[in-house]
Amino acid sequence: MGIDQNTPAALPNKGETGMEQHKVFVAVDIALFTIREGTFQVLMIKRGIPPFLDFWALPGGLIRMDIGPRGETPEEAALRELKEETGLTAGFGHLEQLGTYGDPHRDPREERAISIAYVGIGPELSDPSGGSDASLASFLPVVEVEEESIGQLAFDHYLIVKDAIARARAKLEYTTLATKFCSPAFTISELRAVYETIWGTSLDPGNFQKKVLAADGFLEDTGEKAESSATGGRPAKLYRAGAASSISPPIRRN
Amino acid sequence: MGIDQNTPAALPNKGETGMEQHKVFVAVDIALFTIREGTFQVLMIKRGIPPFLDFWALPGGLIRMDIGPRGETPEEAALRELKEETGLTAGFGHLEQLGTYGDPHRDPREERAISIAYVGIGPELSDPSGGSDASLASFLPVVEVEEESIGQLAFDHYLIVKDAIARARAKLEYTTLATKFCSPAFTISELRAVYETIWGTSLDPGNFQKKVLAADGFLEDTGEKAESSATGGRPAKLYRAGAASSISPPIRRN
DNA sequence: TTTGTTATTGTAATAATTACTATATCATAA
DNA sequence: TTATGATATAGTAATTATTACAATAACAAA
Repeated sequence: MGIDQNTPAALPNKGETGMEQHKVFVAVDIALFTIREGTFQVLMIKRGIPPFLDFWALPGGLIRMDIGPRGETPEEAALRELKEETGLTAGFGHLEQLGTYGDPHRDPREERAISIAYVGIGPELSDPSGGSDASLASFLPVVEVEEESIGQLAFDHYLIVKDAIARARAKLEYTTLATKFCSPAFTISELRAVYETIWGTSLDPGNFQKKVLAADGFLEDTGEKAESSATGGRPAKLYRAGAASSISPPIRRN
Repeated sequence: MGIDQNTPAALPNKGETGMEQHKVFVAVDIALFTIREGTFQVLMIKRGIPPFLDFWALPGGLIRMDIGPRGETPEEAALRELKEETGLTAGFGHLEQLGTYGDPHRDPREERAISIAYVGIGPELSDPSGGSDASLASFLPVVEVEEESIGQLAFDHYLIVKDAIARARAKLEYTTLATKFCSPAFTISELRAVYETIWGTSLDPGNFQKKVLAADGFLEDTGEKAESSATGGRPAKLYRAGAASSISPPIRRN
């Protein structure tokens, strides 16, 4: 909406008073998920500055207004902060807005600050490294983060990361999100492992196979086969993600 | 996110320079849906001030920082602006965040402004009236708004309202949202009419009945019966909304 | 009492899902 | 070369869910 729908007239120029009282800090945060070592993990940093010094937090920071003629987009800010704080860059397949967190007390400092949160998803990613304002960056198992008491995470990041986890789990059912956790070519078993790992359930291999193959646009046959594993067994066909973004009927959680 | 995750140290005090360059205007907008005269409608205002003077827009405005010790929440701002611009207050059953729109060019004025958009839903509401900054407030049929060319709506409100419509349509399937369009006690036919109106489809009455009654927590029998209608027929039982917020299996769109 | 109308229940045909079995295809060990 | 073990993939019968449609219930009004 517009700046002045609740003000008598047009906006005064930048730097003048009056309207400045309406401005707030706008940050972005990103919950980047992947599967590592067979477990569902989320990227977090250990804060190197106050407030919440040494607390775990999601990567993020303020949107910059000095990039481009009118500042950067929130998505650009999320990717920039991710890179600055963890060293991770692109190479992941999905970024979507989760929601905006605007409680007036979410930041203990004097100034009001809201945050636009994002969910990112990628296949096994390179190792993160600490960066600006972060003494450490690391993938943490989601189950451990969920068990944390709320006070162990900076700001309202416990709330954000819980929402992000719920979003990821829910979207597996009715979208092709699971393929974003996989490398460009993957087997149906690998895809099933994504579901099983994130949901914490086990799925019938035969029925799963039929379901995902029946879902139009979910998988595309590459014509290749996976190398046979060390443990033996018939080599699986390799697929790539198809064009569909939603699947019906959904893959259900048993 | 914290204010300073991308800055060297703690935040300077209010009014000092340096950090001010990061602040932006934060607005809220609300797409309030209802069913009137058998059609799916959305509340819009005609702008009484530039920019986009005389364009249709969603009700909304800037978050105020001078309400309460730390300013109002985004939800509070949405309800306040709704009341100021349209006269409508409470009496509607559902408010949820849609998403935040932050394109640097979404507002043509010099200052950067983002908007947190909300979706509201209510049963047939009292008539809106124009208010501050709005020369007119009116419920418009959703099908007409969808047909508008993008340039007929202020700012990026065409984009927002399209997302809001899609959200409402999608959530009918797997949530109990439809009951929010109904008065406190309603018949299954009224509920079915909500689906049919919003989806623009027709549903089998018998099968619909069985589905919604089978969905645990969707409907609660009041023990009452509706008055028999002018057109005759067996009087329907009256239900109220149950405690469930999601339904499975979903109600499908045929 | 009959007719019209809508609500609600019932039912048979069809479709989808599940649990389970069978077969295919590979590596490796006998 | 031939078993054996392992995993992928295909098949199948029982079950369950869904659909299309018919039947009945409950009212108003002619």
